[in-house]
Amino acid sequence: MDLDSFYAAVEEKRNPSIAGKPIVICVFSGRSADSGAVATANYKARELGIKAGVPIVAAKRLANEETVFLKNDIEYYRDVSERIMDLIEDECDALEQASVDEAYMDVTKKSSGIWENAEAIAIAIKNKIKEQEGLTCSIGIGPNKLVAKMASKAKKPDGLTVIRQEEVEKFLENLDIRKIHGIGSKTAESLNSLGIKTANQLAASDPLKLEEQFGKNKARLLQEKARGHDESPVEQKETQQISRIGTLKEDTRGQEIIFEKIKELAQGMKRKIEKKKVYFRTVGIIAIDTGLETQTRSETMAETDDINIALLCARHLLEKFLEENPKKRLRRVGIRISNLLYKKEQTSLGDFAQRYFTR
DNA sequence: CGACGTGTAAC
DNA sequence: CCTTTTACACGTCG
Repeated sequence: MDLDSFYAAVEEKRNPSIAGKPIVICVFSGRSADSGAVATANYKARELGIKAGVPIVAAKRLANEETVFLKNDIEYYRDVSERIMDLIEDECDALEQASVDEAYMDVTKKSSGIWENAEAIAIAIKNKIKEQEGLTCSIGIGPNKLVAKMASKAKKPDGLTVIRQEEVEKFLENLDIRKIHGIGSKTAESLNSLGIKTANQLAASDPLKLEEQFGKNKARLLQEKARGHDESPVEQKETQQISRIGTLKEDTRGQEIIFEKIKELAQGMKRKIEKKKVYFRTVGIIAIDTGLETQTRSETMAETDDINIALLCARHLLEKFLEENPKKRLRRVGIRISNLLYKKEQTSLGDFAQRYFTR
């Protein structure tokens, strides 16, 4: 289940006076008035060529008079998302929230394995979300997560696509490899260089040729995907890492300036550490230079939940990084913790479901 | 085998 | 002129 242009749809719902206009939800970086990028655009805005990832300045050039630009309000979107996830939880055997606007649902038992029943469940879910939150979503139904995911993209917005087991082959036939979940621009280009453009070509290609290019593991994975095979269970996963990244007012290698930013970012991370109730063993910094190249440094230590220890560690890593890169100025910095250990006896519903289904 | 850094991908 | 957050795989090193 994929909520249609979620952020934009939520804002449209929140303020009906903008309904029907092109709406652009922006992430402003704060470096200059319009620096930043588009997080989501509704379909009206997409008609103008404005879509996720486009720089805000470029979007403003594409916009017309009635286009509405809004700053993203993630807290608010999360609240709405949480209500929707609660809503659909009882419609399925297992729920896996994949992002704020996306979830996988296992309905094998609820549907008794009958496609028509699964379809009826999907319709019920769509109606529920429409009634309770006034939002539309696109749903894909398939024999596994991979096919369901691709089915959900087949018709949007407000779509419902069923791909039965016996229809998988037909669906994949002549499907552009770029449409396969997990194949991005780099992998697609690599495959194209081997003369592979469609899923059936990938499925039928020589495994040895693929291994040469990608290594054994990835080669096998690619062919599995091209055949619509996927055994991964629908299960809520525990967070593996928590990070915060931000843009500096200007490119700099001033240690104090950069560290001030890291301290600021760490506060957001602290809230999440407390909410998730985790200890961490690894602290890292993320450095993005003038040329937008990303580098990281990290260090592992005894477990702690103290943000000040993370900051101390980040300071060392930053010093080390600046010494090792005496020429570089930074554009963006981040802090990250990983190697997380969950404190026992979590109380939230999601955590309960998590434990319940991982037994 | 764990730690570390990079690349790719998706949202 | 160019955002944010997370996952995961792989190579390398000790």
